[in-house]
Amino acid sequence: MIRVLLADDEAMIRSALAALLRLEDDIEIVAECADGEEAVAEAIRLQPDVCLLDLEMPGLDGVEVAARLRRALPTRCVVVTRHARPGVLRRALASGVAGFLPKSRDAEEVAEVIRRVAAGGRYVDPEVAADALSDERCPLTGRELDVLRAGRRGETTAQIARALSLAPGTVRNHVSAVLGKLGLESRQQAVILAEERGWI
Amino acid sequence: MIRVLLADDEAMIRSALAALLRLEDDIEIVAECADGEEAVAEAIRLQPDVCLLDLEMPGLDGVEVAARLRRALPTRCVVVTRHARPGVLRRALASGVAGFLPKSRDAEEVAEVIRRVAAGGRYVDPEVAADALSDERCPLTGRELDVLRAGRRGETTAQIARALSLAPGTVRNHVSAVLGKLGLESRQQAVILAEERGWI
DNA sequence: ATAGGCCCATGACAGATGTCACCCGTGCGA
DNA sequence: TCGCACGGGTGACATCTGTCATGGGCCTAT
Repeated sequence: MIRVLLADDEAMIRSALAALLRLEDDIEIVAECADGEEAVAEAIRLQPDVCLLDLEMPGLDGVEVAARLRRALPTRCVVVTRHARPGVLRRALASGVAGFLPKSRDAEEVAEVIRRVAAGGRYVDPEVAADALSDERCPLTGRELDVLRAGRRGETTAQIARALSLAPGTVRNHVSAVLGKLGLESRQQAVILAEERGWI
Repeated sequence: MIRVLLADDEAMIRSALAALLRLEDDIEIVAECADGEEAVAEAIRLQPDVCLLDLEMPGLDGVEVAARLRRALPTRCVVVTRHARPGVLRRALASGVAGFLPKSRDAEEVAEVIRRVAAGGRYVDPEVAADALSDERCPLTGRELDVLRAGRRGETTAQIARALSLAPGTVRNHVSAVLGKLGLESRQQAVILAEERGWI
């Protein structure tokens, strides 16, 4: 029996997946969690064989949960995501995730991936993997990414500067570098692009 | 037997819901569609009793599909959405949608809502309905919303002005009015808020 | 009719944003 | 050791963005 923990902030997909997986003879759902913190706590308490984690969750996201669990448990993690970008996959693999599956795949495949991962294997969606190989690495530096992250919600440069303890001019300079590298015209466009590519 | 058409661009949730609904004795899934255009075409061809439509789909969204079907068929529509904002509910009800359910509800409730709607009833998620009653209408004018829509992806004011055939100054003026009404500091913040509230 | 209320449009002004040239410290190869 | 490429930081400058005062068109109530 493979003991599985399920975490997704959207109740509809969480409960639907749970119901489907319960139909499988060799899989047992031991917990259903609505956010990352809960998933970490329950995983430590219940020691499941596999954790199926949504990437987009409030607070701790799926990759962060996997990173924390790796340091504490032998549990193997599968991350499921709506936007399967190469950058996200890289981040996931670096955090020790054993399986990576976009939500554009059928629910039927989930059970199969869980079995493979429980058996010690790895599974990465072939389509995403191909993308990740063809597309090059993020061209932005750490500080540049910090600036974009701090400006995610349309914050003003002054607010970003305060948040990072920088002079406003420095923030503007980083932004300028980003726009030059990406060929864009405004900080907001850069934020949107970076989010789409999974860089932030 | 209730004949149901299912439309959601995310294969995982679409197939999971389909599998769950197939377990119900009185429900038959007659079509699974991945976008709005396909949903309209299949609904006209198959004449299902109920259409279960995701709101967020590329091309035609769930409410637009419902609006088109209302003019062509006696089918009753249920709209399911990730972000259940009062503005969206209003838009949905105005388009003749018979059921409205956020994805934060359990998948088990979907079958129940389908039955109720097929029987001629209406169903609106109580929590969203309460929000819609308590919260006031969008304070922005049509042109102001146009400007926000045209600036959704971080476009520059010059680009927005060209897109709407306006002088740049006019665009800035609309933006200024929006920021005043909403108490914000940048156009991008306004775009984010308007998206969250379902105004655009 | 007309006065008042809107939504929309516009241009002049001030402040925020992005560009540029420059400096500092670090790590790497010649 | 030196040169130098690179990430990071900074302030002056030009451009873009948001503010404000203003005017026109269209409704509605008086």
